[in-house]
Amino acid sequence: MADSASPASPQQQPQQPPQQAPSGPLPDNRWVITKEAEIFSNWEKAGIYAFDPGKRQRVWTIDTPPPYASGTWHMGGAVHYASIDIIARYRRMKGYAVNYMMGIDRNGLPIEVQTEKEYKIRMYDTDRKHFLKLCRELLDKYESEILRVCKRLGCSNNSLSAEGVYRTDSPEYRAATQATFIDMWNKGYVFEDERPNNWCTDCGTTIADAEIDYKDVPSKLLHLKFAIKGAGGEHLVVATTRPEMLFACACVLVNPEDARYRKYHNKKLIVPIFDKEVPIIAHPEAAMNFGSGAVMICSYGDYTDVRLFRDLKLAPTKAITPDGKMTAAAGAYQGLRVNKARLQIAEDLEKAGHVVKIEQISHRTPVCWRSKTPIEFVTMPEYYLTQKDVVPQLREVADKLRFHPAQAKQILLDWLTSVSIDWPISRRRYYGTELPIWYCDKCKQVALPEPGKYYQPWVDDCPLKDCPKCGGKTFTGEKRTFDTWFDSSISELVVSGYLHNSGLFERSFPASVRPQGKDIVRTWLHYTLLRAYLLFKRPAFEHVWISGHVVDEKGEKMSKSVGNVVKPEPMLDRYGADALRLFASSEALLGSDLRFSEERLAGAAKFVQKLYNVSRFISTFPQAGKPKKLSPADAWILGLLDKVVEDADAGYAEMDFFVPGNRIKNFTWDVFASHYLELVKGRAYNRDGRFSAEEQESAHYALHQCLRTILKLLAPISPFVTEHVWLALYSEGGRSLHLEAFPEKLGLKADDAITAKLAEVNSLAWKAKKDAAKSMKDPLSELVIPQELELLSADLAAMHNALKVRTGAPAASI
RNA sequence: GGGCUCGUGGUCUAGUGGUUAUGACGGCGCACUUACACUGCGCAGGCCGCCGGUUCAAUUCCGGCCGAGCCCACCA
Repeated sequence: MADSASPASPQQQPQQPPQQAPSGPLPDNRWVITKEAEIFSNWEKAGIYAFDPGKRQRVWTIDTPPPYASGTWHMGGAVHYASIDIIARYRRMKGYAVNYMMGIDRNGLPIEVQTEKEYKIRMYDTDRKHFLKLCRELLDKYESEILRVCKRLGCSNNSLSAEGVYRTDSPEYRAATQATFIDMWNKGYVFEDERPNNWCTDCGTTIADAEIDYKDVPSKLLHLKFAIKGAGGEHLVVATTRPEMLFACACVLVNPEDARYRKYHNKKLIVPIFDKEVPIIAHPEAAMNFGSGAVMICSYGDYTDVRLFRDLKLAPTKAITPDGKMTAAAGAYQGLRVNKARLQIAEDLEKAGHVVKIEQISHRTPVCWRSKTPIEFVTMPEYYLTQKDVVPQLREVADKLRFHPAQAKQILLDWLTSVSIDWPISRRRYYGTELPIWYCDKCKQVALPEPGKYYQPWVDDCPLKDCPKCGGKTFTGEKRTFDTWFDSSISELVVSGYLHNSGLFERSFPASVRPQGKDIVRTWLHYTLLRAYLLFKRPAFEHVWISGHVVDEKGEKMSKSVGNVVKPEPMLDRYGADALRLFASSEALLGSDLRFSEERLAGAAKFVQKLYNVSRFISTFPQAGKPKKLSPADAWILGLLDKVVEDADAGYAEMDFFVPGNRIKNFTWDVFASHYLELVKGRAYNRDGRFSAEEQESAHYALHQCLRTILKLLAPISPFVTEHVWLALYSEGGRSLHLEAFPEKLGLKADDAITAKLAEVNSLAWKAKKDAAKSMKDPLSELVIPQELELLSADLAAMHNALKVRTGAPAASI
């Protein structure tokens, strides 16, 4: 019984506690982090987070980003997933059936690159089946490390066991990817074309615009003399950073307004070294103030070249092979790698006297975001998904989404503005979902299987017996795979039950929320919206939650080369998941970068400990039902608590945890613990019997009511310590705190004036004793309190051991 | 060049059209006050980036400038 251990005197036996509850006081005098793992494994055993949509319950579907399993997490990953978990826990307490799958992204370039590095092999020199096996082993290793951190963080996914996690490379997932492809093919959104594309010579594949990064590269801008045909010795100067492209030059542009060159319009130039004739064309693309004002257009040196070849209907010359070497058209330079050829030809041009001047410039160069190799523009047949034509519709979709924070929408709109080509979705790689396509050997027609199964055309026989077009009996399977984003951009469909649970799918699509980092708006978010639009003409989700990055203490990006990377596990071991999650919530507004600071994390851990101590103190008092009349101090603190409930609820609903994190922390520490607990101690103990039994019970009720509410409010952010205290003090039959409803307000007034005055009076009293070198226990001869605190005078007298209390201008006398 | 965010004590940060502008960390000085030294109290420290405007009143609203960070575009 609580009472036997309670210092309360026997005549103040409380009424029956409101529920059958286990009783305090808490036995341990401090909170130890190792309890977290124990609590998590109890949750796992009891399966309390299992997703069970029931019949009527509203479903809240979280489209958790599947992290890529090609490495271990730094602090950013841990904070990101802990924050998403807060969304899940809050919604569960709000009465939703929360569908919160964990996913692992396992397809595509990153793991292939990692596998090549790990085993020191080249993918193209390795047997495909063997290579896939090596990839899979590595993926399994990274995946298990990521899932271990998730558990350590307290993530309440449906299940983190092997069965509860979806993987983008599983046969089921890949079947879904292929089914959407077949569907979109049938709807006419997929086509094959031979277009100049971003080509990574290192990865040996086409890549999408979204997979391009830019890097500033110092380069030489060569000013070259081109002889003008039939103009005696006259020449025109053309500036270029890519002289190795000279032989693929199709024309030279000058600005129509450029007076210097007006007389040369429609004349011909002789390309140096290659003696090829090209026209001079007046075109506004040529900037008068850059270089010489004359620019050569080659197939293909950059994006402008690609566009102009198309616009001006020029005949391209293939300049570069898929492995990054010069083609036969380069004559003497054939077979040289691009960089080598550039140096060589620059030297030759100088020797031959074609170079007028060399400028050193910094050139922003597009590079492959995985291998960082400068990309080339190579023409290859690839499959494309329509995207350019639906940009206006995607803007409308963006308008229907609710962004958190609202300004994150602009990132998406900016990207939509720059979408200029359709999405090339085929990749010449191994570890990815295969394009489910066979070609009839006889008529070469594309044959697609029925959607629903996972197909591997490079090993499987074509499921069709006859070619639908010509009746041919034999087929050849496609060898290419999809862009990784083609898999991950249907995650919201897969978690909503697409293809395997149509009842659930009806209820949960569009998904409730897409949480993700701001860096993958142009890829994951954009592509997901595109896919959902093409397939269903609907937005993929209701809310989009965009988080910032975790940066180091100085605000700089964490990177291996700088050496400022912080790993989550040592921090979790030192400070615990509760502290890390509180830190993540209360340090930065949603959407802003979070500065990681171990010192501040330690501060969060102190709060967790403080909360435990507060709980331990309160646990020494018996639980009491609501008294007929609340004492004024109790009405005051419960009124403030109401406001905290309201603010925290609003913050959680907006998915901005900065608000609840700080409000709960500040209330608990700075008001509840510092002032209320001190104020109410005398009445709660009532050693000298100066308070009535009802007044004492009111204190007991308020203490426990505050603690119960604080525990519930903080449960989504710090699920472990709150659960521990809850189970020890308040749980009915061992029922988890995380199955409780989010707290409701009691309907009391929040009187901030009392708070401010109380802090002032307390400070005065403490300072008076301190100045007089008295102990805090020593009496005050008189305490003068403002009118606002008159109702608290008995509590204040007990708190400060004041012999006399009167109202007036606040003062404290020894 | 376009967009977004932001300039507040040494550092980081909250907030507000109106008396002495939050809090944390750090510094200094006290205190074992019956939950807590992973504590409590106190002190020092700020022309709230700069210049204008609106207003009786601006750190807050508006405009400009300077500076920082991120995203997008980009020139051969």
